[in-house]
Amino acid sequence: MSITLAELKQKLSQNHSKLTPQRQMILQAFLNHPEEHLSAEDVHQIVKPLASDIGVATVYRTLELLSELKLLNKMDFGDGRSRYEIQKNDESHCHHHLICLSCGKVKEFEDDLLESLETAIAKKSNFTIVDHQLKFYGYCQECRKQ
Amino acid sequence: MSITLAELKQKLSQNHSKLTPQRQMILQAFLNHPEEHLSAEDVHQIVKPLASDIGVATVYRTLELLSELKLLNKMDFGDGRSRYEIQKNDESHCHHHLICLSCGKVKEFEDDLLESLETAIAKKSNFTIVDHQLKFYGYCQECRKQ
DNA sequence: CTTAGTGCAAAACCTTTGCAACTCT
DNA sequence: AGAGTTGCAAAGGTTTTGCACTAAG
Repeated sequence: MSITLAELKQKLSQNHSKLTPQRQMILQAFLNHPEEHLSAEDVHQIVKPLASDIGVATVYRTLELLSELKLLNKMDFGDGRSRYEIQKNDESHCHHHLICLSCGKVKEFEDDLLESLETAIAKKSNFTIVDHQLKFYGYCQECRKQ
Repeated sequence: MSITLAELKQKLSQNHSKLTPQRQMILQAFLNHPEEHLSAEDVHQIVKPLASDIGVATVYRTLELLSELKLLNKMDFGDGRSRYEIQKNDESHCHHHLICLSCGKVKEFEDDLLESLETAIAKKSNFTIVDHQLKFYGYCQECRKQ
């Protein structure tokens, strides 16, 4: 279910943006690292061996762009840098994040129970909700053993 | 239900920390600005007129300390700086944040429906959950009118 | 050929840290 | 007195920006 090159190109041109090798490579980095939450620096490290002179600025600009195009999700786990994950298009139900306070690992959790809560809250608060983010902090199984 | 000076002093001394005028003033800033989510710079601006030579470093160190003592909650609304809110001690049920994507305003929302979701997720995922954070992004009533 | 994108280095931010002077307890 | 705190300035880390050059449509 990965996004195809044609789809990427189309999304970009809708935005008056061009398909460059750098952008392709950066998106590919996420496809090659599923379930990970890459920072700009992570992405830069992954991509540098393939294009040694790619600049950090390009990475930042591309991450911003792909987030605007909803191909990536920008998120924050409180470690002082933004992290990104690929936006799966079959996202009929959403996923949340379980963050281990000891080792920092981030685990994904699938769920659709939040939907009803969201509509209830939207109604009560007079807010038009378009997105949400739910994070749980705690201790993972491995860390608890120690 | 505000925290008293004696309570603050006690909490501090439990932590081998001292009660200084700076710390008092910073906590007071939050008591004077309920329902707001102040950044370090906000706090510095509030406090500077009262103690012109208070340094930013002290503000940062105090915010960190008060968060450790659970008197403040540190949070992130994606605007590139940490924000803090006072931790009410009658927090039997939790509150979430509705963030307007247009004007940036943050509205609080009381709720306890998440409790059951949390225990369900903890069980399924084998994670010991100690805290959570739920944010909704959307458009507030005022911005929708425009 | 026109418009957009890139790399580089500098700058802009927010936050942390080292240190000498100071102040609570 | 002694441990902890402060202010300052410098340093750290992440992200943004200006600009000349290059490449995509």
